[in-house]
Amino acid sequence: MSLSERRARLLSLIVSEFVDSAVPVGSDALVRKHGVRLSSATVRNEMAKLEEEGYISHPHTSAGRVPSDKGYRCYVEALMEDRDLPWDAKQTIRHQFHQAGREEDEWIQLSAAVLARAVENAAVVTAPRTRESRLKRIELIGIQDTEALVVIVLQQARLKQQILIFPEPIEQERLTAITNHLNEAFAGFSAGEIGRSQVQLTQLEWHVANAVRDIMEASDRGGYDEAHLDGVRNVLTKPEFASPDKVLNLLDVVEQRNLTKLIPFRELAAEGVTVMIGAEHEEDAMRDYSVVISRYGTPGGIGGAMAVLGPTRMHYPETISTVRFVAGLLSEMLASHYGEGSVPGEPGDGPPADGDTRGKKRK
Amino acid sequence: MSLSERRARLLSLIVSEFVDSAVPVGSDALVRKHGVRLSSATVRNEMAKLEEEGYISHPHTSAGRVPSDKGYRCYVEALMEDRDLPWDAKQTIRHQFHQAGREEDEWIQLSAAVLARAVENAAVVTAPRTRESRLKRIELIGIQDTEALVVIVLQQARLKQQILIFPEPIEQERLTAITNHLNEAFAGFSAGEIGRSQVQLTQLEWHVANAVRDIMEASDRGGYDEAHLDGVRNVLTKPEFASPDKVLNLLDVVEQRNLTKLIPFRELAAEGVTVMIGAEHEEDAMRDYSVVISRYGTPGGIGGAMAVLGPTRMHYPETISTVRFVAGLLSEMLASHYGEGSVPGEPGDGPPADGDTRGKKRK
DNA sequence: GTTAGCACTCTCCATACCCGAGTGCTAATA
DNA sequence: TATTAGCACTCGGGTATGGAGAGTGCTAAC
Repeated sequence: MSLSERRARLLSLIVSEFVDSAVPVGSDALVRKHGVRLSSATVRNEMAKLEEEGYISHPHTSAGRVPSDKGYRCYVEALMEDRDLPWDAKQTIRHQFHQAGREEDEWIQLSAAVLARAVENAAVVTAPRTRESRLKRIELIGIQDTEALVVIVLQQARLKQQILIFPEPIEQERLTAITNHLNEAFAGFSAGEIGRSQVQLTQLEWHVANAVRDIMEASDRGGYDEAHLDGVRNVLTKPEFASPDKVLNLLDVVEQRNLTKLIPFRELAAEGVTVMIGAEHEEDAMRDYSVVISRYGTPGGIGGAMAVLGPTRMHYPETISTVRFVAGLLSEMLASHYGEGSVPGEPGDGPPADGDTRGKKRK
Repeated sequence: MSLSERRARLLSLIVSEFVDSAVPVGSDALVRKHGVRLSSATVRNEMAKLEEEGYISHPHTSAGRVPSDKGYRCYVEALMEDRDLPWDAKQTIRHQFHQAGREEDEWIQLSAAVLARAVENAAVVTAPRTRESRLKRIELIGIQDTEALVVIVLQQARLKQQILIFPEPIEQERLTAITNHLNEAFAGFSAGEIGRSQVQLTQLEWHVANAVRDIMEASDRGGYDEAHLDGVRNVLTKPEFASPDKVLNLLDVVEQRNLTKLIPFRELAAEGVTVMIGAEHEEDAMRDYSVVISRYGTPGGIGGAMAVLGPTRMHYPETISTVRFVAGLLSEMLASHYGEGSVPGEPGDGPPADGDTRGKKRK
């Protein structure tokens, strides 16, 4: 990153002007609108250099300059000032969160909605999960002769269900007996511990225990599948989506199936906000989009991911602060609800617990 | 409906030609492409009459004719031949259904996907529900001092959960006691019956019972909220969506929140397929769309709704047959799974149980 | 190193234009 | 009376044309 002071300042101006106006920015738009104390000719020279180095590009001769992915990256990394969200913006968000009910699923949905509205882009929030789920309780409810519904309560009040088929007819009393025995034997266990356990069990009990273990393992492995999406409309109304084929492209990205694949939820830093810009994504389909993503949740415990999706032409500073803030809020809500993270103060009243993650960005 | 034989035939041709080509159809396109044994001049005269009566309309002078909502309605009601789906189409659909697992939710999702693909439009399938849910079992699982997760199992293996707050700290043993008592008192009850019940209960037990009743009532009232949507892409690629504002309109319609409001799931006939065309919808937003909708499920018992959403220019006969067929398949799967409807034969192997609903359409 | 000046390039927009499809009318025909 | 041939008319869509404007790159002067 060998940018002279002046060139850096120009790049910064180009980015913020282009983000605001969505129009390629020309040399004397810069000197006029922003107080650049240089002539347009000088600016042009500098722009030519910036283009040579790959920070900006030309849609065609005689159009202004547009930041390239590299330009945005440099801006995010070094140029922009990573200031905190203004108080009233925070207040607005907090206010919206006060409508939250007690259902965890509702929180996720609400977070996505609030985030999408605040940054005027699309937002995705995955359901929270623990790194390794632990069994709290099993229930078996008979449905038919040879079928029962097994309900698994995991720690943190997560619920799983599946229908189980038995090789022989079985009545509710026996189901209850099995349940009691298994609850006694496995309470607090993880999937692995159930598998390794040496407890004496009948064949039927093993049948159930194996199913439980499978379900818990699946829950540990997957987890990012459930995700709430909001604000696609925001993205579609942006000027870059004037042509219908772009719209189709976005829709493919957004289609539930792909979403969790395209957004790199997995390779997500333990804390801090990560930004991925345009072609930095592995997927071709994401070439025109940027993603601002953060983990939320209690440290090392239950948590999920939260992301903003929009065109590369995005208000990065505001978006990053907003994601950080909303992730902080949701984390506090989770922590105070599950009562394990021991976050001081009331949720949403103090500053979010993000002071230390400030400015951590990826790549 | 005072249409001469000939005029009806012409209208029918106009509709099917326009549905295929998406281009306004002119008088001699009809005589040339379809074996109309009349001169284009005569056809023009007839068209003028049809237009007077409101069955077709003119985008502008010197364009061909386009069916109006009334024209489509007449076509659906009287003109089209409501033939059954060809064997191989059925076979393709059955084949896709064989991938279905045991999860009810999966079925819904799969149905939407299969339906959307088959009719090349968007499809919505709501989760099934019973008319009046009945309690099968309650479980209480302590989470914190004063909080517990109440898990309610309803008949047909439907699960509801909510976090419940108690006015005082309470341990698992007391929770279990409450559970046992309530299960004994209320097993098999509907929400109303719980409310009217005269059983002697402690204050805490009432606390729980009320919560359970509320949840069950909410489940009975709502129910169509959960819906799977698939195939929006199909709709967007249709030529009527060339302009971006149309796309936005569709997206608003499709946004999860609105969907269940805009599609008249509630006023749905007990059986048979219902068609709503364009401005027949109450909502303005739906003015350009048609919906082909059907109930599925066991007669009078558990069931949901299944709908196809597309532009008014839609292949009505095929869509109607397909909806009917897929609804029939899903109904069979539900019936054989819950074993109450006693449908003979294996699911998907016999003809679907739709012979009697043929041709029932609305308005 | 910076700046003024200028020719050049390219997009965007409006105008004009024609072509063809399709209509509606009238008069001739069976 | 119903049908048809003929014809003038209308309108949308595609294609050339021609600035206007914005912005560049280069050169020469400061």
